[in-house]
Amino acid sequence: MGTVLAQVARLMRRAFDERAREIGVTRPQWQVLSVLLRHEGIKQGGLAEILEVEPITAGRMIDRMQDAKLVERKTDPADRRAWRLFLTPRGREIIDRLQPLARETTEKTLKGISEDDQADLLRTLDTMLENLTGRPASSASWED
Amino acid sequence: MGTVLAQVARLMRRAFDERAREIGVTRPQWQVLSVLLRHEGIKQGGLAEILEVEPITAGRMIDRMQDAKLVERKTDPADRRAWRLFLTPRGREIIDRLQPLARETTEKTLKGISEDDQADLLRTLDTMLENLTGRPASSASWED
DNA sequence: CAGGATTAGTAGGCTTGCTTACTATTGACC
DNA sequence: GGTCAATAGTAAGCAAGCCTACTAATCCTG
Repeated sequence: MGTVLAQVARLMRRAFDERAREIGVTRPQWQVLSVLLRHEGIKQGGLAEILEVEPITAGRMIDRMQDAKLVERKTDPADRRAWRLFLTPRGREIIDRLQPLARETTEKTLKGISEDDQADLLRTLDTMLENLTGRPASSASWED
Repeated sequence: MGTVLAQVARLMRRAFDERAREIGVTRPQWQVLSVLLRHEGIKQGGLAEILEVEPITAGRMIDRMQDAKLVERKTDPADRRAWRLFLTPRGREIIDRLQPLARETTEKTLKGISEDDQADLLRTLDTMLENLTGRPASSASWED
């Protein structure tokens, strides 16, 4: 069971990886761009929290994405320790091109599954989330 | 939707990671040990295929696990290019200690979900697998 | 206001995963 | 039997994730 779930997750990840690579970013970088589209000016810590990775992981990703001119760090006028993150024009252009690919890939994966079954799936997954976190699961989504 | 699924998968992965670390291995190493328990004498390529990783990834993992005295490489008498993989006594002891932790963690995750709902979940995931691979999904599991 | 605890981020070093490029061996076909 | 493609594995180099340990700044509390 855990195996099937992991497998589906891995294959979806791989499908998104392939689409992302067509555009010239990695999937994690894509996720960063998605978060920034909705939360421009966020600090690195906030980004890390949304992505559920460690701050150092987010920081290193931002290093590379800044080199690639996808995002920009600006100093926080209110806190000299912190960085505020912004999309560059290039980053904005790339996220625009990625969005239709996300929709496509999700549709392909869910083809032939009724809306009811999709809702059931989501409900069961939420229960599992609660079991794993010990907290209520919101299903709040920031991606697509 | 993809997000929730990825999140459940990630949290399960993390739960297994934690249990594995108590014992002193990583989760991917645990998976290697599980495969070897059922397929001792397998070649590296076969291991890589079961784990669905690239041969080089499996090879590097075996390097480290051999250093840690968890597995052993023996030459294949019929093919001088290939390695046959075996558990060491230490590897066997560790996989014995891991197995109950796997069962525990799976049970915790599925708590409060009826057998019917679990079956529905599995069926929907299989459909997604077929959509992603273009091939029928077997749900054949080697883990636990 | 001084001092200690908390917070934001980075440094180093590890594992796992990938792609691409390579060596060595095997096997198949003329 | 000789050549050439396929197969088994490794090397180099990158991204992303982690943990532990650190610096610098901020905040809280006396």
